[in-house]
Amino acid sequence: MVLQKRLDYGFNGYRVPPTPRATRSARRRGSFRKKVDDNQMCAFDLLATVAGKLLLEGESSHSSSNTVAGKEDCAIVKESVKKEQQDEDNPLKVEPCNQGSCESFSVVSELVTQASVLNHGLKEFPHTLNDSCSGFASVVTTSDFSQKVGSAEKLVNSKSKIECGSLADKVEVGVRSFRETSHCTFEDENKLQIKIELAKTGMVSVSNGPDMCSSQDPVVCDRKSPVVVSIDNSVKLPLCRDHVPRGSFPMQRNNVKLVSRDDDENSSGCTQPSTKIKAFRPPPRIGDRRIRKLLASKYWKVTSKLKDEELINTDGELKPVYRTRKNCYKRQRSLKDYPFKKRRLYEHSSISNSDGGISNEGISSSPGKGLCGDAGPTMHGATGTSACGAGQCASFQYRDSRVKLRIKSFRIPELFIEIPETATVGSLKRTVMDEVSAILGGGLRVGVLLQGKKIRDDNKTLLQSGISHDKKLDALGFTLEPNPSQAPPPLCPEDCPFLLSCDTPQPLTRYPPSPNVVQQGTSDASPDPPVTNVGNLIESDHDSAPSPPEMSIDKSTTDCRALVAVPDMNVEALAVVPMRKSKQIDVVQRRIRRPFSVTEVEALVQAVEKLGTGRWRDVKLRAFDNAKHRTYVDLKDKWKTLVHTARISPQQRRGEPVPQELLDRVLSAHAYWSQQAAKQQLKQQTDTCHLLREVHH
DNA sequence: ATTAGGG
DNA sequence: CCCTAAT
Repeated sequence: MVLQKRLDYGFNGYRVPPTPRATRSARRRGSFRKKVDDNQMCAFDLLATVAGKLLLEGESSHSSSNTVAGKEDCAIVKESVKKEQQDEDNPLKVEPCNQGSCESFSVVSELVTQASVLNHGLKEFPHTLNDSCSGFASVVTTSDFSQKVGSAEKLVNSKSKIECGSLADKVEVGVRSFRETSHCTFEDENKLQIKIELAKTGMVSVSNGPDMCSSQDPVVCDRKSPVVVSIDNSVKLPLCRDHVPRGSFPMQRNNVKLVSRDDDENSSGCTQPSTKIKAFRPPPRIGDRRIRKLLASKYWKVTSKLKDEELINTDGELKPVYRTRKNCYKRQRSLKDYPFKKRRLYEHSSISNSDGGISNEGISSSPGKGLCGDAGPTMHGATGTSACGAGQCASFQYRDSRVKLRIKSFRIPELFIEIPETATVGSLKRTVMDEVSAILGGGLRVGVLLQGKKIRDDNKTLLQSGISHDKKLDALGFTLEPNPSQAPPPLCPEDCPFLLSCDTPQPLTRYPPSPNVVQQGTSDASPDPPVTNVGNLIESDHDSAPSPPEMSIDKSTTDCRALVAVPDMNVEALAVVPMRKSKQIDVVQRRIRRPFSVTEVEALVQAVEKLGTGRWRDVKLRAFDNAKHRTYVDLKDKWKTLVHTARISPQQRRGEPVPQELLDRVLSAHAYWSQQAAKQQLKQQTDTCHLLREVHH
C-alpha cells in the first residue's frame, strides 16, 4: 500500500525549558543520581516544564526568566537513514556494524540552537563511535523556516567536519541524504517522530488515539486514522548502547547526553506521554508537599543549580553555573518530602510502549521498505526534501542574549498522528492537540504555523492552507499555546517546580583517578595503597548512573556515559526526549543497583577500620570521594550488610563473594568500633554523673 | 547535612 | 536501596 499523499510531521519531543529545582532530598541523592535524572525526563517532566513555561508565558513574556516562547514550534524532525550502498565514498552504512566502528550517528538540529551544545555534543561523538555503536545515521534538522534549516544543516556539517574528524563524513552523509535524497530510493527512510499523515481521501479524523500508541506500533495508530499505512519507520538510532533507542531517543541522546549512564537510565524510564497529567495539573500550591516532591524527584537531576536568571545571564553560553550545594539545597529542600511511593503511583499510571528493538531491526535491515517503499515518490517530496523545517528547532538566536536559552520547539516523542489530507486545519490542530494534551493534560491549545504565519481558520482544509504532501513543509510548525480558559492558575515562581531552572548536569564527569585519597598511614589494617586506589578509580568510573535495565554495561558504553554532556541541561533544552520506550515509565525509579565490588569493599573496610562506624561522611570522603554514586548512606548500608554477611555462613551469601579476609576484618572492625562506642557512652555517662554530683554539691 | 535504623 | 526520624 502506497501512500502517496502522506505527510509526516514530526514532533520530536518537547523541549523543555529549564528544569525545576530539585528538592533537597533530591539534591542529596543527586550526588549520585543526577545523571539519571537528566535522561529521565518523562512525560511528567514535560508536563511540568511545559506547563510552567506556558504559565509564565501567559504571565509575562518579557521576563527573562520566563522563557517560554509564546509559541512553541513543533518542529518537524526528519531522520534520514542512509542506505548502505548509497554512497560509496561514504563509509557510513546502515548495516549494523559489528565492529567497533560506529556506523550511525545522529545529529540533532537542536544543537544548532545551542552553540555550546554543539561543540560538546559533536565532540562527544567520536567516543561513541569508538565504542562500537551501531546505528543509523540520522540528521535531524528543525527550524522554523526552511532557510534556517539550511543554515542548520550547514552548521552541522561544518561543525562535524571541524570537530569530529571521522564523524564529519558521516554527518555530511546524513545531511546529504536528507537533502538530496529526493529519490527516495527506498534507501532513505525519513522518519518523523510525530507523523501526521494526510490522505486525500480521509476524513477528518482526530486521532486521539491511544496515548500509548507508540509511533512504533503502526497498527495501533492506524486504527484510528483513515490512512492506515503508517510505516512507522521509526528509525532507531542505536547510539552506543545495547538497547537501541527508539525514534526520537537517539537524537536526544546525542544532544543531551550521549553520555551519562544515568541518562541511559533515565531515558529508559521516560517517555511515555500519556496520562500523567493530573499530577501536574493543579499547579501545586506551595503547601503541597506531595506534588512538590513528586516534581522534584523527577527533576532532581535536572534540578537547577542555576537560577532562571543565571541561565539567562549566561548569554550565549549555556554553561550551567554551579551553585554551591547549600544554595541548591535550600531551594530544593521544600520540595523534598514527597513520598516516593506516591510518586511512583503516578508514574506508573502510564505505561510506555513496548521496546522497539524490533523496529530497529526492521529498519536497519530493510531501509527501503519503509516509507519510501510505500510512499515512494511522495515521500521524498514531502518529507525527504523539506520535512525538517518545521520549527522543530528552537530558533537559535544568533545575537546574544539569553534568549538563546529559550526553547522554542516542542518535541513530542512517540506521538503518531495520521490525518487525511482533506482534513481541515482545525482537525489537524485538534489531532495534534489530542495527542499533546494527553501529555500535557490540557490547558493548552495548539496552533498551526505555516511560513511563519498562523493559520487561524480552522475550517480550511490542509490543502487549502497550503499544507499538502507535495509542498514543502519546512515552514509548517505547531505551537502550543496557553489556553486561557483552561490555563492553570499561575504558579508562584518560587514554589513552582516547573519553573525551576535546570540543574546542571555535571560537566563531563570523568573522574580522574585520585589514588591517594584513601591512603592513610595509620590503621591497624595494613594499608593497601594499590587496592585503595583502585577502588577509587573504579568508583570514579562507575560514578555515573548505570543504565537500569541492562545491568551489564560495556566498557565502551561506560565510556560514553562517562562523558556527560554538560550542555544538554544548559540548553535548557531539556529536550525532553528520551523516548526510550522503556517499558516502565516510572520515571522515578530506584537507583540502579550497583553491587559493591570487592575493591570497593576493600576500600570501605579500610576506611572504616580507620574512621570507625559512625563517620560515614568521612568514610565517603576518604574512600569514595570519587564515586559519586556511593553516598555515605550507601556506605553505611553496605557496612551493615557486610557485617551481616560476615556473620552468616558462606553458603548463605550471595552475589560476588567477598574474600573471607575482608569479612574477618569487617567483623573485627565492627567489634572494635562497637566497643569504642560503648566505651564512649560509658564515659559520657560517668561524666554526666560526675557533673551532676558536682552540681548537686 | 548527617547519622542511625527499619523496611 | 529506600525512607524516616533524629540530630
